[in-house]
Amino acid sequence: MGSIDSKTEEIIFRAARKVFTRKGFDGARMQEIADEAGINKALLHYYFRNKDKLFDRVFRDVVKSTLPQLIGIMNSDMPLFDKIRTFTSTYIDILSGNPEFAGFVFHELSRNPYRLLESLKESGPNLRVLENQIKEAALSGKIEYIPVTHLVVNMMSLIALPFIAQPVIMGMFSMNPEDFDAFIRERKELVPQTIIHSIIKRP
Amino acid sequence: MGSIDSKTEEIIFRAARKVFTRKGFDGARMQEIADEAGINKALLHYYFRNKDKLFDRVFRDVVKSTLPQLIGIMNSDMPLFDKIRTFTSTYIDILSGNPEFAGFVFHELSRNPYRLLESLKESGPNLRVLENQIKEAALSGKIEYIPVTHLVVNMMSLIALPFIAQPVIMGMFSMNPEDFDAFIRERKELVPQTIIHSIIKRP
DNA sequence: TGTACATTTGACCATCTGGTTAAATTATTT
DNA sequence: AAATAATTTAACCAGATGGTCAAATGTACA
Repeated sequence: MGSIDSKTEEIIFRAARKVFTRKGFDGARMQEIADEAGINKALLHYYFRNKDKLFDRVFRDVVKSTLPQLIGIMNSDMPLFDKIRTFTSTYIDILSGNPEFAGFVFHELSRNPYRLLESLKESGPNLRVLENQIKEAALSGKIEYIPVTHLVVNMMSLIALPFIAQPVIMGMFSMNPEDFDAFIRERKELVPQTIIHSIIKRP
Repeated sequence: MGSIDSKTEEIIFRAARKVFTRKGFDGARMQEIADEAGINKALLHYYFRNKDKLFDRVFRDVVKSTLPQLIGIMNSDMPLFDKIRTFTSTYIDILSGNPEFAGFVFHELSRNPYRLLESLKESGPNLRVLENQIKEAALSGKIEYIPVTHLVVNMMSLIALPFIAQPVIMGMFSMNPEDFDAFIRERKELVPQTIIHSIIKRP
């Protein structure tokens, strides 16, 4: 139950994820998903009752394929700076492989915030670990204190926005796709550096 | 030509901007815009020929009401750190007044990147000024060198993403709308601080 | 006042879109 | 091989949606 067993079902699901993440719920057409999967439109409704149900499955799948990894890193007992580096690197890798994910998730959550509760709480984020690390590092004089909220949002921002703003960035800086890839690769070094420099205590 | 003269036309246009920025092109309904404007649906087509044309006007209007301000600051002869502070403050103020703008622009540009050329090049961004300031400050040992691209993207990211991710942030940190407003207000101080700390040369 | 012109509306149309159904095809079981 | 169940399809439907049009209303002006 809930899982994907048949071959056809998986083909359809992959097609749906592709179309939904690219075009969003409103922009996606059931016919387009059927075409992408190379099957009849009625077969969509045979396997997934309707557009909403299919979309829900896709949305959950996207969240479940990314959030747990990131939360795992956040809740680990890694030292603070390592955590920042690993989080960045992992998140950028995920989004490099699926550049539409960030825009998709944020856009759909604005369109329909109720989904947040289910999908986020399933993966249960827990910020105490990180919060304690910050407090400890601040007390011991290693870093300037910063609220967890802002630290997490800063990391999310520096990592995710470039993917959401890809066309803007490419236009603004006259980049071609290869330039953009290189730009993102540079950020795997630059983002943790930026974050750490912004909080590290200067002598 | 291109401007809005009649009273009705402006009412319709405002309604369109409201609906389009909230729901996006695909999610917006001409009927909903008509209702929002309190007029007949046929009147939409009397003033603005069709959905595409109306959307185009709205999109241009949104870009034109924000980009030039920000580009003006970027191209001014303000000292680098003041520029960072002013840019952040102005951009956050704009988005506080129109929280949907960021998500709207980025989402629609991914959906239809060709529009970027027209709308961006109309406002003609010019990064030489900022680029020279960075080089100068780096040479004089005030800051660590950073490519303009990354500096600009870092600022855009730290400022814009929180608005795009509002529901995620509110959910993740159990914020209500007032909490979120306060959080954003905090960022007017924190973002320039983050940026400056990340590049300033330590002794 | 009457006439030309702009504005506004209700009714209507063609097409798109999500969804259904009954029949056909294929696989499974006995 | 016959019967039963699962999978797939073509054809179809109802409602939504962008868009049109002729008539009605309002406005300016001779």
